[in-house]
Amino acid sequence: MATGRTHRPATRSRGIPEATVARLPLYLRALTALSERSVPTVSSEELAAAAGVNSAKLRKDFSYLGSYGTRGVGYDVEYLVYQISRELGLTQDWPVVIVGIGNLGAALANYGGFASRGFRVAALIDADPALTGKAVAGIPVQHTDDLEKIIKDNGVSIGVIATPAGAAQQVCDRLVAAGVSSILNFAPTVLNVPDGVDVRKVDLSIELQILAFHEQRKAGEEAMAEALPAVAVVKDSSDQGPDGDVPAVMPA
Amino acid sequence: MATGRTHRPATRSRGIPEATVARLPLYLRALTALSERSVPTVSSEELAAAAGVNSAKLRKDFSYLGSYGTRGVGYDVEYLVYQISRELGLTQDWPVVIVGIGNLGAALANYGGFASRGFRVAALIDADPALTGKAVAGIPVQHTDDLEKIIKDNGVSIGVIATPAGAAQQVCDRLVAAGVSSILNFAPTVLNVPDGVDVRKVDLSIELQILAFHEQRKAGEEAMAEALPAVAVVKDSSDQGPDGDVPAVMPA
DNA sequence: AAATGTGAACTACTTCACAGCC
DNA sequence: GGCTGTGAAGTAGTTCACATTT
Repeated sequence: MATGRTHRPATRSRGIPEATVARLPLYLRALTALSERSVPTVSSEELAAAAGVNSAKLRKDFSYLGSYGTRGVGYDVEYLVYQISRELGLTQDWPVVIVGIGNLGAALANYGGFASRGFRVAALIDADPALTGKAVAGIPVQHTDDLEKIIKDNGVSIGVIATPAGAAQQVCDRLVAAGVSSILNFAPTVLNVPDGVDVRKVDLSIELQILAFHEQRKAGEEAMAEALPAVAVVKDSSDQGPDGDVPAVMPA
Repeated sequence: MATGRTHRPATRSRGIPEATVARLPLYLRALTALSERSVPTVSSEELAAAAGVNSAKLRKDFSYLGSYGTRGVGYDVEYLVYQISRELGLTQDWPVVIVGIGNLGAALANYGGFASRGFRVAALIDADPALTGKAVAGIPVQHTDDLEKIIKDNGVSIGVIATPAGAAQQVCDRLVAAGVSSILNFAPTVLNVPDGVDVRKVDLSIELQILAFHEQRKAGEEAMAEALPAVAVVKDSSDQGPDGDVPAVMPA
């Protein structure tokens, strides 16, 4: 049920901000949960809390999609689920291949959130002949030799790379040559791709390093707080740097 | 939630922008590769190319750390590796626990980039008694019952959650209560944590959805280009496309 | 009365372009 | 001449605050 007009074209046209796009899946997840509990409507305040963002941001985000709410009431959950799904392109099914079926590849193949949301694991590919033919998550692993054929036969445009770093660029090149134009890269390496190909990367060790940075900072502040009263903490052996406040203290 | 106000801005420590912090691991990786090839110095241009960023950005990033380069020459690789490592807090060793030893948890436990860079998997924890005692990546899996003791005995401040979504918040609460203040969350759910605790999330399905959005946009543009005439081939309702004709309709 | 949608103000990040040093 | 380091300009993203609508 969706007919009628209401709002003028609103020449917003050119592009939803990238930051907004990155949050839409978050909203969608929260909305799906509400939908499962048969909640009919939700306010920006409530939904924002569920998604872990601030409500002004959420309203602004939605405003890029259109005017889908009702003042004084809120948003219709089902309707919004549909609109966001459509915006994200999840009303169609995306066949995906996973290349590199080690622990990580297997984890991805088994990942349920996959199939549930517009994605279908069309094939698993690995370079190890010993794996060829074996089933992972009920899907037979195929050999890298057949990569191009697999991509083409299945009309795959999204590829997931879960190979070791050393193989990633080569796999990437082959995927792109075969027609893949979006890549999710789990290998800890920078991928070079031609224009028109999107790459997103997920790197565990980078995430941990960012956490370590903040963790270190916290440890430093604690130490500062304790030692603040009289003397400033000496700067250890650190050298230049604009006015360092480097914590020269070990956690104990 | 949101109790003890007045913590630190959390976004700036020594005035290093969060976006810069997020790139430091990238630079570090590129520098490490250069170091292994015994390259003594590198220019901002070269290093930027290796890290996949633009060189002005890289120089600006480094300027937040201090003046570590030499005009007319470039940066000393070893020195920069050390400075960035120190800045990120990687000159110390961070014990990490992984909770939830399914496919993903196992993949993380086996992930080499871990140990190599300042992190040590101190323990693996899972709620399944059948797993208890079994070794994964050479590390025995321990039972969730002992979570608090494990955290405390090992002085763990960084935790990785790789459980199903349903268990994540509970695990998170216990980790935090036991003293963990940085969490890397792989479960597809929003975690609520008190002030002072950092959470970073990695969500496969969100990444895929973002890719799908761009993929759809690409497909739309292609279609527009080849079939400009009136009839569109898209699914039922007309949608996207630059210069929208957004079919705004009201909820039932 | 309640809650959206949005200009305007603000903040964060990026890129330019060039002075300054080697 | 080459390359860094950085103010200044430009761009993207966030938050405020309130007019508007139901």
